[in-house]
Amino acid sequence: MPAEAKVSAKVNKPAKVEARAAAPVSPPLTERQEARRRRILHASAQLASRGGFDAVQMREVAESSRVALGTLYRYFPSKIHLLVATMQDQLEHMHGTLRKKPPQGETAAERVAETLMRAFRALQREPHLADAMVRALTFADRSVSPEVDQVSRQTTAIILDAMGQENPTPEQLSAVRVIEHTWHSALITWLSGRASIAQVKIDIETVCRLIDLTAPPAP
Amino acid sequence: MPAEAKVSAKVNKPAKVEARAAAPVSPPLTERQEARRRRILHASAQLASRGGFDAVQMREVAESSRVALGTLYRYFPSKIHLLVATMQDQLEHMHGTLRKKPPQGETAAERVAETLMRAFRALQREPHLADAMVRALTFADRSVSPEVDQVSRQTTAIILDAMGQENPTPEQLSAVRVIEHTWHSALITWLSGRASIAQVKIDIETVCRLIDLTAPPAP
DNA sequence: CGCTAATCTAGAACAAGTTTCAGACTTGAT
DNA sequence: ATCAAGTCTGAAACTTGTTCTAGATTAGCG
Repeated sequence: MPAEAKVSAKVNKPAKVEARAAAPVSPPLTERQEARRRRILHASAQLASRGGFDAVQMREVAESSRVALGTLYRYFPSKIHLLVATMQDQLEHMHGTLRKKPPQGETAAERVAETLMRAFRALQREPHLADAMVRALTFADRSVSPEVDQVSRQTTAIILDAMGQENPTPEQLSAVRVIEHTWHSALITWLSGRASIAQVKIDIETVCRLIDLTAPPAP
Repeated sequence: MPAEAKVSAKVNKPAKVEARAAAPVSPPLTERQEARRRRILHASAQLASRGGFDAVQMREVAESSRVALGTLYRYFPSKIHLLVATMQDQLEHMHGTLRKKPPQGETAAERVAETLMRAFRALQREPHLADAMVRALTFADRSVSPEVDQVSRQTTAIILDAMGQENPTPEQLSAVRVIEHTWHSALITWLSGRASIAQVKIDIETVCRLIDLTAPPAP
């Protein structure tokens, strides 16, 4: 029968490729495959931390992670897939870190803003990495939808955590969506040098008001 | 002396190139140059209307607009510059069109939402073109900042128009910024098939509430 | 007109993402 | 232990954005 479990399937007609994503089960990976996957993600993050999006060159990632180019493409069917997966990976870390010290704010809006600013400060420490991940995320086309969705869910979870809201109302979920939109877009304007850190802060605080606007349901 | 006026200057050390933008004066173009520029933008929009971002191939744009590849790059120093310029062009049309029939809503929030939904419907008619323009816009790096900023200003103008607000307060300007963020990001999620049209509508309406939240200054 | 600097053209060349292929290697089942 | 199916490797090829070059053209000035 098969050897190492199938990692992904490729389509051959259109232009792009279908993908298989991150940790979420699907085809269980062998130990060596898991190790390869880790090496690749590590190399990706490392290269990104230097020169950002452009510095993540597939040939270099392959070399750094001691894997053939073809193998790299079997694990991640495009550079965008790779960087989005890298982002998933980093987001998990981040969520874990954020969980440890919950925000102090009085209102939900304050807590969410505080959490996002904390995340933002983390990104500031690795601006090139942030650049690579965010650019990939917004440049992703339909073929990467599942992975991008996963990132979105993770982000939503972080925000809901900060709200401390067990059963958010539909209205609140809308507010959270808008907050995510603002978060991504504000990051982009910052990364491309069109907005200052202070401006990002203001934008985040502004949008977070929407949370208080959508009154919490009486407990 | 010079022949046709200089179109743009290039830097040669770093990676990217410096750009010169759209209509805004700077180096006055001769008639033939203006014609070339128009042909290029037209070809760009036409190719984009077919297959979106990927279909805008520089060689094809050059051929379609009957201009040498080198000349194309003299006018638009990168594919991103070209598509952002295309967006500026389309936005001007759009603003003109929108101006003609001002929105009917009672509140400023309603009018802004109505205007954005009208713009959104226009984009739906050319989803591929929208894809190319929006992807370029969010993928643009620092070298395109001036052009992207110009697009942003144009968008802001459209929103302020819809608000019918002569002297917006700083708070309202913040709200407008957040609305723009949401607008861009919502467009992206729609274009990449991760959100429905209905969802975009909800997001826009949700964020527009921020306008009413930031009370207008007593006249 | 004739000059000169700048622009335009055609085409080759280069860079990085992606695909392809033949052969060596692993894996799990028999 | 053997084998069939699936993986990995190394290298070449292909695609498309970008750069470079040599020569033909054009614009404005004296």
